[in-house]
Amino acid sequence: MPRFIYGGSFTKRNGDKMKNDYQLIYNKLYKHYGPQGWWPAETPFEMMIGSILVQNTSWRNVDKALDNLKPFLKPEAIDKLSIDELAQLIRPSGFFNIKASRIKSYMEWFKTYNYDIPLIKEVDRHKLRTELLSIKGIGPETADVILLYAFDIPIFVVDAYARRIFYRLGYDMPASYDTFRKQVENEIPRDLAQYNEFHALIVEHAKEHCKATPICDSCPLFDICYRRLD
DNA sequence: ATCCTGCACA
DNA sequence: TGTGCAGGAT
Repeated sequence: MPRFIYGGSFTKRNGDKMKNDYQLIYNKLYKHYGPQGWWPAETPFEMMIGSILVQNTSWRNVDKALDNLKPFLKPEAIDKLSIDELAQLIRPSGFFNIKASRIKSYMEWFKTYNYDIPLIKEVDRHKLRTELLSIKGIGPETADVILLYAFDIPIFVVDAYARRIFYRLGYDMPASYDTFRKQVENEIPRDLAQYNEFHALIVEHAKEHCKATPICDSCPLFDICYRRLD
């Protein structure tokens, strides 16, 4: 009988209690999809703006918004825009009024560091996360994605895809965002490159195979998946 | 409960 | 041309 050690676990069909194995999933995804080299943005600044635009939105729509924003993709230019002007530019991303003000509140915070990313990287990561979360419009997922892809902090991003994939694999999904995040971080060594890849691989896998209606044919995780129904 | 677009599919 | 779906934060 396998031993249940700590952190997340799940029960197999035969009743055996198994420990979650996030490292195993990572290895399999990496082997199948290869290195992803995220985040898909030209600059860290574009990445930060993109992380707000992509809230509740598919990348398709975000790309159009980002195209419109191209001439304004530096802090000073964004600051000069009124909320309404900004809203019109990012219209294709949806929720444009809300997102325009979210970008503005983010810029206010960013300005307290003089838009200086290396300076921000000096800040203790817990303090930094708390600061990001205190910005109106920045929730846990957006905060973590910024920490990871703009500030190089190894952190696990909990998104709808991660929940869906691990749920289907058969894992017990913690209700809270942070519990899930810490569970993964307890098991995967704090290596920036790996966390960077892990999130990207999860997104890729969710788009290629583990979609809303899954395509289990040739899925790289097929042999270890419960294919638990929603 | 609310905020909103673009695309897939019929 | 329409319906329906995907997608976080407050």
